[in-house]
Amino acid sequence: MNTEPHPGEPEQLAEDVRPAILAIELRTAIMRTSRRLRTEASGDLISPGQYAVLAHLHYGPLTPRELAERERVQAPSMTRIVNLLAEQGFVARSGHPKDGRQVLAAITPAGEAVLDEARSQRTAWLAQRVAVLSEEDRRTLSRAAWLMQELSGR
Amino acid sequence: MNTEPHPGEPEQLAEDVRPAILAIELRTAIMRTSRRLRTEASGDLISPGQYAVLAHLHYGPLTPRELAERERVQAPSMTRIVNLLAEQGFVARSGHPKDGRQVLAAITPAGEAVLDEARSQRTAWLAQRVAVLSEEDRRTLSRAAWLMQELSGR
DNA sequence: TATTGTTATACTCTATAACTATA
DNA sequence: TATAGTTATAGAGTATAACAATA
Repeated sequence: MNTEPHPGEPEQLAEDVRPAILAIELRTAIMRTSRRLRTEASGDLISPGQYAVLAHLHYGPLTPRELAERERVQAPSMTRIVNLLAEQGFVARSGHPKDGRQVLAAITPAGEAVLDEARSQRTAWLAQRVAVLSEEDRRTLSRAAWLMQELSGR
Repeated sequence: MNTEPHPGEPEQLAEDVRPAILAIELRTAIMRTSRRLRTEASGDLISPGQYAVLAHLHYGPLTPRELAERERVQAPSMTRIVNLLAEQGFVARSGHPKDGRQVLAAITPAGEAVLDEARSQRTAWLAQRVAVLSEEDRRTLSRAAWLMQELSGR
């Protein structure tokens, strides 16, 4: 066992950019922040999975398969998410015009409304904390957000 | 519904540091990356929850309550996690010397070993991706990791 | 009485396997 | 046969409520 005491507040050290070290720091920070975002800043309108699907459908109808691929879940999981959204009236299903096997899910006006509201709830917690940072720090986070999108494969 | 097409590859635009916009971008990037880290880079030795507990205990024994607070889960959830770790021989429970109600959980040598191995598994995926970035980008991520730790409240 | 920890139970989310309908 | 979608079922993880032991 380590003899160091439990670490308290993190200190701002000179950045260590060795990939192995950076990966540990970055992974820890991302997992910790994601949990705060999920548990404290998700609102109670719709689940994170439902939110992500509505956010995709905002740009136009998609099939369950396409949604499953974008969200990296299996098809039955997406069926369930779309079912929940359909029961609440936030998406409407329709048959694919060319391929009778396929289904198209589209966001409804009620879905757009709940997406707007959920986005506000989800953003408020983080926006408040980000607002007190310096503009330089905000630029760092903005650039980092882009880098993380790239890292996570797209 | 939006008339824009579904967005494809993200483009590197001038950073928008308005808190509300930055919060949306950052939240999206963090949630997406955290899911990749969880589903593809967690290894199969121990669950994320078990890993986090071992990482805490690396610095010394803690009570279940302290662990629950640090991990922001309820006490019964932590009982379950500690049970799983104890069954595998990765932590050992002992009575608190001063307070008979309390329990102290300590990491075992086997726990240290699995922690090491799990850390390697978890870090490898991210380290590989981070290694191909420029040093400037790695510095950005390092600084961002520190900022995210601060944002997420500690 | 209040606090620590556990047990009992239920809920959410996701997965795999099996099934139906269409291509 | 292969593909899209669904249904059935199971597993992991967490939560609340109730209980036991100690302060």
